[in-house]
Amino acid sequence: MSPSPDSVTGPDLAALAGLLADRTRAAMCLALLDGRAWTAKELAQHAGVAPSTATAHLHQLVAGGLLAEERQGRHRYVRLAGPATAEMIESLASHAPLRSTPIRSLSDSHRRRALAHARSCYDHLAGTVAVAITDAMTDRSLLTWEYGPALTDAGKAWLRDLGVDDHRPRSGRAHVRGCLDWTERRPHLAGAVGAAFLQRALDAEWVLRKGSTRVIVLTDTGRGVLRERLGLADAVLYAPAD
Amino acid sequence: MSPSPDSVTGPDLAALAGLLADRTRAAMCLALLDGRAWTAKELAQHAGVAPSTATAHLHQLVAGGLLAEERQGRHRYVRLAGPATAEMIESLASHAPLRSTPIRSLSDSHRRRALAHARSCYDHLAGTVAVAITDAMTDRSLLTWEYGPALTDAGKAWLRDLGVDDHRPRSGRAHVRGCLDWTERRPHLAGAVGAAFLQRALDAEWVLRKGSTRVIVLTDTGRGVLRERLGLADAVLYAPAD
DNA sequence: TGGACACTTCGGCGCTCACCGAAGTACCGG
DNA sequence: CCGGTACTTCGGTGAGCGCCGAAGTGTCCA
Repeated sequence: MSPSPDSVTGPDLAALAGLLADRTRAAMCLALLDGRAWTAKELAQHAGVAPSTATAHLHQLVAGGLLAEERQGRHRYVRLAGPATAEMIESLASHAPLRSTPIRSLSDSHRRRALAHARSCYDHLAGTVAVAITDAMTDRSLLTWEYGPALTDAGKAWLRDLGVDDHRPRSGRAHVRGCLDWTERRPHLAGAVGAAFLQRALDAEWVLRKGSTRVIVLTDTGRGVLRERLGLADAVLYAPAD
Repeated sequence: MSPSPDSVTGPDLAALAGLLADRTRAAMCLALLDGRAWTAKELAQHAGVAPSTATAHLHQLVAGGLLAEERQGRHRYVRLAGPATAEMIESLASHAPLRSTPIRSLSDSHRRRALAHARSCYDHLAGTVAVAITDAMTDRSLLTWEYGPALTDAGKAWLRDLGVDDHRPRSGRAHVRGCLDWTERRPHLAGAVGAAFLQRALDAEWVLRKGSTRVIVLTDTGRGVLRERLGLADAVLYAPAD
């Protein structure tokens, strides 16, 4: 079993927090929240540090259990260790203050607008669109927040009708979970059900990943589905200034 | 509304994590997880630092929004800023590795056993007893984990019958929430319902706070209630080696 | 087989920050 | 009003750590 309870005094909070307490490592973890695997070089460039510095940081994060690594040839791919890790980082990020930085270019501005509109958040959808979907589901009594977020019977049937398969083996992971969005600051659908929904949306091409970023764009098919099934307005279905 | 989304790049994860990344500050926050207000001197002694050092740390935690302070005469009382803060620290702590330290004395050993058995975790109950209560509620279909933790209709009636009042105004806070216990590493009842349950247990003297610590002891009345209502065995109702 | 590339290791630099003690301020009680 | 106590402010010190560049190892490709 676990080590004798007599020999431990409690969780080593400082050690875990220390891993995320550095600008560079935090930037890496937030980047990895898109759910994909990145190479060390990509993360180094993203964080703006030398490759040797990135190596040291990645070692720490892997040793701390936050990241899993996978080596292919001369590349070292690294990804978040699992959904639990993603949810922890996400939860912490939602409580963190917002950091403002100057906009460097026009494309920078476009990218930020696109991210705020729709993006992947590890394995589910986030952004304005995700919040709108969640609100509409709540309005239509597909989702209830009375005793924590949960699907209603109508909601389960609705998802089944959409072709969303949430029948995963019991993994202790909450099927429905509110995820506080760091742009909207309002909860949206996450957990196993949120992941299944995004998977279905990608499979059916309701949405597409934009290149290798975490930006998600709606297709016309997707807009049709959201308009019909949830009554979403064009104001949220189309990204502003796109 | 919020600042223009164009001017922010994301959450300042490193700043928040940095507050908890120090042994001393982490020890203070974990101590404050008992939900009570502590004076600066108490926290300094608990963490093993000089009063002047504690002052600096508390300033940082208050400035970061994690702690709320309240001044009474020459005392500075400090407490966690709110349930959301407590849940964030708790969630982080449940993912942190366990830190082992040598046992210094016999009373030390007793204290740790008592803590593992039953303790307050901000506003709800934690420890072996809390996990046993949660398991028993699940077995009796008072609580379901199918789509995240939620009370069943039977569970709502059962709580009402016990005199637990969970009718709080909608605060966005999940009424039922799993809280991963750092000794048991298994979820137990938290959230608004968990808080209401502890409150009822204290009011009815099913449990007592042991002095000014976070240790909770069961009374004979409390043992009777848990035996009758949930069928808990004596093995969990009595603290080991007490 | 040689050159380009991804990653790693190592040494050294410099900054940040946790810590303390000493001195100062506010408050309580006799 | 005066001693004791809680807390604060202020230098000074030392350790930890994030950073880089240079040199080294393994892999891919022409």
